Amino acid sequence: MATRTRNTDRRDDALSKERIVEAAVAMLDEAGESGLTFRALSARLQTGPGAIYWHVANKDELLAAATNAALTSGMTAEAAAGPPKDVIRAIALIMFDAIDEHPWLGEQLSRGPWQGVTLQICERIGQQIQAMGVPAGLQFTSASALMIYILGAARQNAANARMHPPGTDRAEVLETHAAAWRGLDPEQFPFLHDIAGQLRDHDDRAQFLDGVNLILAGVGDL
Amino acid sequence: MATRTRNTDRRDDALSKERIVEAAVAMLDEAGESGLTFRALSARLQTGPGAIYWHVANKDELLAAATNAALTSGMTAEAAAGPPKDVIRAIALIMFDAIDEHPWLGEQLSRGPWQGVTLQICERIGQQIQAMGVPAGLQFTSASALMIYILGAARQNAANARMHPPGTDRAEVLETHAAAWRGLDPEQFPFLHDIAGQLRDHDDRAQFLDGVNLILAGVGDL
DNA sequence: ACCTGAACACCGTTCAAGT
DNA sequence: ACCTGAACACCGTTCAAGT
Repeated sequence: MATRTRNTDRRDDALSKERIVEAAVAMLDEAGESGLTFRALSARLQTGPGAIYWHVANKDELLAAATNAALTSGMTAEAAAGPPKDVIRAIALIMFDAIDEHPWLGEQLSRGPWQGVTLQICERIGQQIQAMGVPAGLQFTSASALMIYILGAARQNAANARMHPPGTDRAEVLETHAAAWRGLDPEQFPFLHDIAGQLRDHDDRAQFLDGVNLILAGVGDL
Repeated sequence: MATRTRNTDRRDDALSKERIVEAAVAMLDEAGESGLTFRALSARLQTGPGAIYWHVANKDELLAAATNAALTSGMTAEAAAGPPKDVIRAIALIMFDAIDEHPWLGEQLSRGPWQGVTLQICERIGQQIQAMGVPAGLQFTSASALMIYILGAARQNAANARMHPPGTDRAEVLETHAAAWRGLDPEQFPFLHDIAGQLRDHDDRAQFLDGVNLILAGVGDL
């Protein structure tokens, strides 16, 4: 119970960019991207929509701030130590889990250029690529391939999750999916028809990691 | 100059899903995703907004139809013959070029599950994966890793392109970008600071292909 | 400096009414 | 069967006016 001595203390109901972003993240988590509205947000903060514009330029800035806030909280936790490939796998999983927890992050992270946290992650991956001894001319290609895969896969996973209500039975969803692929014309879709059976015991997170390892194997060849 | 004999002939100004989708693609190309509006579209087709809803359920269906139309026109052109890896590279480049030409495709393709043309592409890539002799248990991982990378990279490229007006000098953009990275604190961003120099002679399409080859190398190891 | 909330210029979508 | 266009329920954003 700290006594309120510093003059930086604020009344609990005072508006600030921090509080706005915090509320925005909560609303995005609860109601998805379409649930975040300046009207709904200002109602939650008990003000008018115009008040928010004093602290935030527009919705794009708000979404960018929410993205950075949601990702940063997960990123700082992990200390980046160990063999380069292990560190990359760890970073990848942190991002996968963050996007799994905040599905709206998927859309946001793969929009526009890398900056803020995304740039930091790119940097971290790049450092590991260098530590792996990849030739200078191929470092950027390797790092950006990993980056693109990680963001793309996590985003894909979030999109899939959004298709089904949170409580849906996992096995049932997979079975439905498998049945759809098995039902495809074997003449026209031999591949998808074939591998439909593999979907039964399918772990999204494990397959995500398999993909990362696949790229890491390719990077190791360089 | 075919004579109008068949009763399937329509007056040129008759509305149809085909004409609507065609106009939608044109508007997306000209004005981007925010340029496609039911009001603007109906004005272009010289009707009211309600007329469109007779042929199309909603905007999502319209965007999906536009996506399929824009991608299909490019896909059918190429005959898929040759060594598996070559075919995969060819498919990848077709998609890259299609998204480069229709930047709005990037957003659309990585939204929701694979279906329509996207499913066909997945099938085609999967067939080549099988032809490469990849073990059954790793075929899906390989195909989806390629798929995710191709979609993600092309999307990233489209996002970058959208940042700059079409006429902008390429070298100038790269130089600005390189300067930004070079300006990063070397203590905090050693990797990005280091590779800034490589950006000067940077070819997005070539690097995209490098990434595909990287994954193909990893798949070859399996 | 910071907040209020009505108002503006839009959206997607619906639906009675027409042909 | 197909089209019309006004109307509904929203958006993001602005801005005069308040404290």
